[in-house]
Amino acid sequence: MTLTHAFPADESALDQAFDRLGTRITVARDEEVYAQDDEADRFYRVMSGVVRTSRLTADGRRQVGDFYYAGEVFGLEPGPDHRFAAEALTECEIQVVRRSAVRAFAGDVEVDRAILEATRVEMERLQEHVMLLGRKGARERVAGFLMGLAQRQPEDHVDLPMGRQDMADYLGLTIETVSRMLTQLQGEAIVAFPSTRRFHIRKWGALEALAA
Amino acid sequence: MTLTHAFPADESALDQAFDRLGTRITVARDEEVYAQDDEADRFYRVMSGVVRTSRLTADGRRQVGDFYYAGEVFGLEPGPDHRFAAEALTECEIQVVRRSAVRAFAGDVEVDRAILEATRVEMERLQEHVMLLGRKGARERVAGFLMGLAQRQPEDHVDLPMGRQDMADYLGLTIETVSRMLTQLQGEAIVAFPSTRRFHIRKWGALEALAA
DNA sequence: CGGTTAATTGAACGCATTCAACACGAGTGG
DNA sequence: CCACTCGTGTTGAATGCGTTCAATTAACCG
Repeated sequence: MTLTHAFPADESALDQAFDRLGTRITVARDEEVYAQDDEADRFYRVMSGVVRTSRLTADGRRQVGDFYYAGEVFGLEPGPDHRFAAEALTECEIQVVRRSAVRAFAGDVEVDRAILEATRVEMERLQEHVMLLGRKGARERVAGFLMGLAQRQPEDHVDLPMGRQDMADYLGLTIETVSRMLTQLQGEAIVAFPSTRRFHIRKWGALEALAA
Repeated sequence: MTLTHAFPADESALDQAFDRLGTRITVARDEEVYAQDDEADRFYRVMSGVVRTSRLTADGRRQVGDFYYAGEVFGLEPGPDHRFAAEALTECEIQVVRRSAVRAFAGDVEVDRAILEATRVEMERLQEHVMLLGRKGARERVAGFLMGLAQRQPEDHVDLPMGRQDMADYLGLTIETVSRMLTQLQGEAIVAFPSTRRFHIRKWGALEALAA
């Protein structure tokens, strides 16, 4: 899996800051990058692997915030501390910079612009997530999820780095329902699963219509 | 209703830009401030009244994004155009500034910071909204909604500027379910509704526990 | 190969929706 | 003042979608 498209040719000030000031860490599968309620004083960029953010409610229910692929920035959060934890879904290489270090670098203007831009990307995802959770049925949620992954990995066969539980917790459903919807979509020949962690879209139109 | 608390003593660069460059408009009840898919080239600040943002899916389902009260900024959206429309819930006075005008004013640094800050506030709301929609039942959603309103209007009696349909579309429920939950909460003496558009919290602890 | 975890499938249940009827409130006109 | 209407909100009964609980199958790894 290459995902070279995730690194745009023109690097933003934030990307440059990562390149120059970032310390590279590797995080093992299922290890935590930062915990819920940790201080949010760093930015992170995925170099390889996939990161998942999630939040646990007091009574143990889990909501996953999003999944971050190579080239994507995470850890941008509104408050002084993280409302969502971040964990490595697969073994990950991650670049980290302290926020204060980023500020000192390259003059504030460009950096602030870049941070704002990254924050906007994050916001767009959140808006999409709200639409998904608010007014869509299980079929549509699952279809939308698969579409989203396929757009990020425009290869013929898309792999699912996350398990069913993670999908379910992202979609606000249960593993059973997710599983049922997947077999249903497969039964209608809209998608095909050669293995549980790998799929292929056979009817883009149909999937798109569902994901709407 | 005063809501003076919504205007902090120390004005941000954005607030100052509004004060100096903003043109004031008044929008009648149910009139549109901007439409879905309009170009997003302005910032807005509510002076009086309440604004609602909402998005319509292709097949007519509606999701309400949020409600904005006096002192709050809206219209900050990630992309070049609005994914959510904005409408006046009540008659509103709104200050408007072009984004380009804001940039030209006061040097980029402070303005960018202020915009970033406002964007973060918006992001926080979106995160909260995702949590609400993803892993909460109808009771909890309604309770959480009432809590949110009560926190913004720390008076004894809180009024609901929006109708049941708006609440439902914000919460991802139907009007009937919202209504049932309200009567249920009232039956348990957690809240009291002297009229349909006005309520009072009788058991903060119980409501808080539900909203968690 | 077992042994273990993850994923699928089945059946019963429950919560929210749907569809329908009724109540309430505000505004209008007799 | 009452009668009438229209919009909005509430309540009831039946349906359905997703969940829950339980059992089976598939994938992974020693």
